[in-house]
Amino acid sequence: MSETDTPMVENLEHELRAEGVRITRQRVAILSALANSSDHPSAEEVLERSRKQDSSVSLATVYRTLSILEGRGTILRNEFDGTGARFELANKPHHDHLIDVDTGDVIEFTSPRIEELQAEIARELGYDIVHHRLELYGKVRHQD
Amino acid sequence: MSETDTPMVENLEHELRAEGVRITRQRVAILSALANSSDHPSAEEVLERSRKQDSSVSLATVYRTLSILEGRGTILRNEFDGTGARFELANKPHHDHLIDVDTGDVIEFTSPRIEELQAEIARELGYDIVHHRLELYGKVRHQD
DNA sequence: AATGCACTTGCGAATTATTTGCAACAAGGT
DNA sequence: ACCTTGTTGCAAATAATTCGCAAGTGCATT
Repeated sequence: MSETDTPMVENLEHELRAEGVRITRQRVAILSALANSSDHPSAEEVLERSRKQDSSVSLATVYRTLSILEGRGTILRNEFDGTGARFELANKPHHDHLIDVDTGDVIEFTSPRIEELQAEIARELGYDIVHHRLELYGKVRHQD
Repeated sequence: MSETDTPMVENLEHELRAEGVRITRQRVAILSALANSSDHPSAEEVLERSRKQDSSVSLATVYRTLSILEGRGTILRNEFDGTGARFELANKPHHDHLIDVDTGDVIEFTSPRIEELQAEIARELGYDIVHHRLELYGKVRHQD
């Protein structure tokens, strides 16, 4: 637990440690990279950002750590159209994504109404929703 | 144009030919495989099914053909959680998918209400929707 | 029906994204 | 500080898909 950790990173460390996850230098660097990102970085980007804090981090460890974090519900894995998974911390309210197909920009949004309808549909079909993916792919209106 | 083609396959052949797409033995076999499938086969599965009609079809050709068909809007490419793209003909009404996380079964459903809400959300964010992806992952509901 | 050319194909090698085996290393309870 | 067990970096292994190239083939034209 380095004194350079932000409060958010320290919180994550405590939570994980409480669940028996060992806190290593590399994991702290990866958590920091995620905590300091407001976008949706790929594994490769998480690697780059992590290395600014700890240059010893390897891509394999990034993947292994992201996998653990995803399993614990600490982060969310998105697979938008095209290539590669993109990650984000899960410690914010649930939201879905609108992807700008021209720029790749990702906009987060929520729709309680849609969430309700999804649950209703699943119920009618005899299912309970475990999770869902809603992605809108769009272009800026009236422009080119 | 073989006399063993089903009407649906012949239609597809005509449409594609009209757009300048050459109709080869392999492409007919692939179209047939898709036309005879009511599920969502992977590229590998499309290969297997196509080979029943024309054993010379290769995986590379399956991928190349699926890519062309997707570009023409003839088929839809789905990327459900986990691995690999899964395909289906686009000549049926729009629908979304509910995936049974235990069995992998895919159930199709529609919700005009959700579609409206999506368009509305995109509009509020200043976008026009190009396409969207809505997938519900669920488990069969049961009372404990 | 024969011809020609551009498009297509099969094959294997190349890519891309991610995972894994293994020996060295380090976290954290004692 | 010690020890046990989980973790790491590296390189090699996978999995899914794409690509280069020489041989083959649609199909518009004759």
